[in-house]
Amino acid sequence: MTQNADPSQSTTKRYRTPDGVPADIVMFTLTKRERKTVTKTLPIRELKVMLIRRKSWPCAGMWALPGGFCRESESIYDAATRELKEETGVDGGHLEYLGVYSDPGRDPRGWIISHAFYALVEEWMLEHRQAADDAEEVGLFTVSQALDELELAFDHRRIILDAYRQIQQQMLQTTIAKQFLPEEFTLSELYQVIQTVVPEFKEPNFIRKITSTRSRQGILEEVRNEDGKPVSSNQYSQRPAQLYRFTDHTPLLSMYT
Amino acid sequence: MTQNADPSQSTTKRYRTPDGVPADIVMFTLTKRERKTVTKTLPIRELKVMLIRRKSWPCAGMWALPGGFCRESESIYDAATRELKEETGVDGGHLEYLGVYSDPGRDPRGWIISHAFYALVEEWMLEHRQAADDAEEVGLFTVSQALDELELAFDHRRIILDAYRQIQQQMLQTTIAKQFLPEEFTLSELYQVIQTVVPEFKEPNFIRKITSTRSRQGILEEVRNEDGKPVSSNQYSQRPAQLYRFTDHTPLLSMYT
DNA sequence: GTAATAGTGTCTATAAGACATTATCCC
DNA sequence: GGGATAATGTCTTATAGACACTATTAC
Repeated sequence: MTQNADPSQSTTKRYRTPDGVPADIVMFTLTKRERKTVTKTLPIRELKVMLIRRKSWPCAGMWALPGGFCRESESIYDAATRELKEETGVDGGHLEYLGVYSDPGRDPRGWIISHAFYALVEEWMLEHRQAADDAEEVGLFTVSQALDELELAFDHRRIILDAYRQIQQQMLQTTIAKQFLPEEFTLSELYQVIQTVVPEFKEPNFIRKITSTRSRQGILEEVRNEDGKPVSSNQYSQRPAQLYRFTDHTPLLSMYT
Repeated sequence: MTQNADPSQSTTKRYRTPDGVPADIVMFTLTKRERKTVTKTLPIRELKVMLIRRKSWPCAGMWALPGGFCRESESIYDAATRELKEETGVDGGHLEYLGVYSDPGRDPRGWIISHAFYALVEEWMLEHRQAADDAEEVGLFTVSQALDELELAFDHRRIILDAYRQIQQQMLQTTIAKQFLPEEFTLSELYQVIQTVVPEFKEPNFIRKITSTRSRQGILEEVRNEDGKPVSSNQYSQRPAQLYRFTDHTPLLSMYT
């Protein structure tokens, strides 16, 4: 079949058309819990995903990704943006397309083709949800909890798994780490964020590599005040640490060079 | 709106549903043209994309990506696989998902949400198309021709541009180069293929880097015969060159290490 | 002072980058 | 032998990787 086929004839039931095209969002957040130690230290961070317990058929009682159906007047991305806004009550948060989930029978309601997104939001943005719609149960789970311990609706386990892999890859190959950090941060914080999302990541000489290898120079820049003096912070350590921020530059990686 | 909304009620016209969900394929091929020189040399390679000239409304006369509508009994990926098979007459060819294109009004026929794929096929696979359906005009264009010189249907220019960027990135970060090469190949061939797809790629010491840096050791392996002797080929050069093949290993790249 | 984390010194092995040189074939 | 491409030698500089060491703060 080629695209010359005319689906406007679907009104005459010549073709079956989908029953709905939702956008589902894997909402990640990096929780930050202060440690109650005698001395200054980095908080404990954990990667979590927000899920909603379904109340009605289908998959009643199971945990599912927040989502909503796309309207004719908007693109799928618009729908996801709108949904994210409705869930968090604020604009903002990093939203990215993940993929399409269209296996026949994936949704007992009919021919439902779902578009998955993942969002990186701040923890406080999720509190709105709990207040706004207290009729629905909302949960924040670690990724391994979600994947291994919960009963998930539809093919949402697969989606969460795909999103997790995607975010891990992006954490290493792009600068999305900035979504989980304040504008200015220390290198220990950055390292901790990377390790929280990608536990396998180990780099003993992290500070030195970032600061003194030319090929990585462009990624970060030192924060300086008006006088050009380096700015540091002792929020998380006894000895103050230099603050950095991301530049706009993302290097193009290659396995051949 | 949350996913509790029930789209099965769309039969009662409570919700508008899409009029069709096609899969469109950006079919890339790397053409290979022998040079008529006195001495052995690499062929001229060019990255091309296959397009079809539309005969009927909408966008009649314009060039468009091959594609077809998805059926209820198959996933989008299935539909693309089927379409690729119909276009080329053979199974095979690398097929990968690119993204969803859903801007309102992108297709005058109605609410049509298109899913773009890109395929890497061999040149001979495209000849079938010309023979099979000679009623439709088929064209092979370089990417810059397609982007700059042709009048393209729908949002297909955007799709081709996205696919081009994607394939360039993948050429450097994955081993898709193998899709454009025979099982066994020389390093000059590999280098040429990379450069054809990513003209900016320059690496004077390419051979040495591949063969003598530990971090890249895993990507390729030397071809050896039964006796363990290295196998070389003089197909494209006077002095025979060592043959290589890709291993299953694709390194995980990181901008921080 | 001590504890704690930030950051540097130092040394070795490996890799990058730029050329020059040699090797192996075709003609 | 001459021409062409493959592959290695060589030299300089940069980076990786491992640890020991110094620096700056809190308490």
